[in-house]
Amino acid sequence: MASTENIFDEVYQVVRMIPTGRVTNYGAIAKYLGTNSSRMIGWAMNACHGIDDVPAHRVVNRIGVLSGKLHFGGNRMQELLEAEGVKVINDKIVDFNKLFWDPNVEL
DNA sequence: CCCCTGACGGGCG
DNA sequence: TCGCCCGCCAGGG
Repeated sequence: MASTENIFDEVYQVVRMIPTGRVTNYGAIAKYLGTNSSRMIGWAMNACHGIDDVPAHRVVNRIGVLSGKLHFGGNRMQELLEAEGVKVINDKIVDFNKLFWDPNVEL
């Protein structure tokens, strides 16, 4: 505890709170956790494989592009988002500014 | 111990 | 608005 694993848990905790059909970016989560390193968020997400409770497909980069879709395998990430009502065109979320969920504001 | 990489973001021209 | 560069934190070679 009180180690890097704490970061993973905090990231997963926030991601789990993302409402269905909503998305957020790495920077918002990083800021919410009190860090300036958005890379660490992506790094933590890389370790979320195997954890079904973490809807990592709802986490994209600042421009709404499914940057982590390659880690899901094929268009798995896009299908998961579309299944929730999120339209994705060319690996990019449509109306990202509207679907954006900021933990610093909503939480 | 040094260098590179990574599911990123923000600032500057 | 687009492109380039730097900063951030940790792990691996």
